[in-house]
Amino acid sequence: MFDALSDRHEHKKVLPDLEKAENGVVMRFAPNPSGPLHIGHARAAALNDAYVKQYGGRYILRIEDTDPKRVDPDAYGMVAGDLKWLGLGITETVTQSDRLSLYYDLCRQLIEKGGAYVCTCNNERFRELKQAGTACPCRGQTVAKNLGLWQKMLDHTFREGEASVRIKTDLSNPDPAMRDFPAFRILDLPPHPKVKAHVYPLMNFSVVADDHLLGVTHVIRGKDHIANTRRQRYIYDHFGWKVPVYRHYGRMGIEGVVLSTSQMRLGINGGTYTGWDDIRLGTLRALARRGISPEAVKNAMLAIGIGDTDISFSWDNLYAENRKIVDPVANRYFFVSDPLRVRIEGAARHTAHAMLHPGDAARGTRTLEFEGTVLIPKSEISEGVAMLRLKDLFNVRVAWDNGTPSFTFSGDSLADARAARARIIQWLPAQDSVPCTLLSPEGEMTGACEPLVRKELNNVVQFERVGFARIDAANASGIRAYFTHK
RNA sequence: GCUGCUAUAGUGUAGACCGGCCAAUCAUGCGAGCCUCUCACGCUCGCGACAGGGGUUCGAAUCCCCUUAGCAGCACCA
Repeated sequence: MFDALSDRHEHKKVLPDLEKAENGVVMRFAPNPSGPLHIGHARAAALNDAYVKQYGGRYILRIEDTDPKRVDPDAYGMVAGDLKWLGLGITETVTQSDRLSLYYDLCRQLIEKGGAYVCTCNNERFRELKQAGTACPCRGQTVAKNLGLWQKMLDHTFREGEASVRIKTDLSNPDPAMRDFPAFRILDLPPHPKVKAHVYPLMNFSVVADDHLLGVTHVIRGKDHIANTRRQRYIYDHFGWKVPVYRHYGRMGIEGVVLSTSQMRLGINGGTYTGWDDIRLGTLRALARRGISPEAVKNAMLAIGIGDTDISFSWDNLYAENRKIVDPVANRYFFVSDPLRVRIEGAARHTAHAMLHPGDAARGTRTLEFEGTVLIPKSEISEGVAMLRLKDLFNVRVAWDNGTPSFTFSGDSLADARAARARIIQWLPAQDSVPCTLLSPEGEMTGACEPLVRKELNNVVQFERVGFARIDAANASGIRAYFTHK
C-alpha cells in the first residue's frame, strides 16, 4: 500500500500534466463487451493507466453492457484476458448490468427533481419537434405523472418503443443533438445475457451515474465523445454533482489491419480469418501472436499521447518500441528461406559454434555440424557472386559455368572474407534442419530453420538477417513462426 | 447543411495557456560511416516541419481574423 503511494514519484513524466490531479486521481477504462480489445482500445486503456500511475489513485475497469444488442457473452472473458495481457494497474472492476437498480433509483430521483420526464411520443414526431426546438407534449407533465409513467415502464406496461425517459436540457441549444436527449429506453429483445431486464439506461445516463458513484475524477476518451460530454453536463447539473475533468484525444487512423468488430466476426464465421488472433486483425491477441509485447504497445500509446489532433498510427514506431524490448532477449537462429541444397567440395567436417545472442556470450552457443552439404537461401545466389561466407563456419568460393554455380571450400579466415567483401550468410546443415514456415500479414515464406528452434515455442527469436519472429507452433511436420518485424 | 474541434519534418511528439531563451525538441524513418562473423543491437554524422494569407507587436510556431484542409457529433449505440 505504501509502496503504491511512494511509487507515484518514481515514474518519469511522459504525459502532460492533468489539472486537479495533484492529490491523486480516479480514472476508468470503459469498454463495451462486444469483442476482444484492439489497438484503439489500448490507447484509452494505456493512457488512463499511465495517469493513474503518475498521480496515484484508483483505476476502474467498467464493463459497459447496457445494450444487449451489442453484448457478446464471450467478450467478458476476452476483455479480461486482453487487459491482463496488457498488464494494467486495474484496481477494481464493475459491470453495468449488475447495477441497473442503481440507475433506476437515480432516474426516479431525477424525475422528482424535474430534470427528466417520460416521453411517449413516437420517434419521428419527437425528432421533428426537436429540430424545431419545440417542447414535446410530455415535457410539461407533472412529476407525479412522470413517476407514474416511469413505473409503467418498469413494470413493462409499456412495450419497446412506447416510452422513454428524456433529460430536460435546453431546447434552444444551437446543437439539436443536445436537446432533451434520451436516458432510458425499453427493449423487449434480445434478452440480456447476464440479467433479466427490459428497461435499459442509455450510455449518457449510466456513465454519469457511475462516474459519480465511483468517484471518477478524470476522464480521458476519444473526441467522438465530445458531444456526449456536453450532454452529460446537463445530468451533472440537474443532480448538482461535481463534473470530472475531461480530455478528448483525436482520432487515430490505423492502416493495414481490420479493426471493426462486426467485420472481424463476419470474417471469422466465414472462414476468412482463423480466429480473433488472426494476424491480419488489429486485436491485441493478434499482436501478441505476432510477438509484439504489451510493453511495446503501452509505450507506443504513451508516445502518441492525448493530443486532440487526428493522427495516423505508425507501425514503424510500434515496431521500434518492440525491438527495444525484444532484441536483448531474443535468441538468434538461422532461418533459410527458399533453400538451395548445395554440396561444398573440398571441405572437411566442421563444427560451427554460433552465439545464441551476440551481446550475451553467457547464454552460450548452438552448434551446427557441417558434413558436406548445406542449405542456403536461394536469394543469395546470383551470377556474379564469387565468394560467400557461411556465418560462423567458413568461406566458400562460387564458380559459374554457364549460369550453374559450383561451390568449393575457400578457407576459414574471416579476415579473408572481409577483404573480399563476401556476404556473410545464414545456412543450415542439410542433414539437420527443420521445415519452417514464416508467416506475415503480407504472405508466407517457406524454408527451414535450426532444430533448436523447437525449444523456443511461444518465444520471440531473431532469425539472423531476416528479422524477429514468434514461434507459434512446433510439431512433427515442422515449425510455424510469425514474422514480428525486422 | 448545422454544432464544434484541430492544423509543427514521411510518421509520432515537445514548444503554444504566460510572444523574445525556437534559424524549433525528442523518437521513429531515411541516407552515409564506424562497430560487428546478422540486413539486429550500439555509436557518429547528415536529411527533413511551424497549412496559406492578412493583422497586432520593437519582436509571432506561440495572440487575433480570413481561407483551405482534416476530423467528430447531429442514434431510443458505446
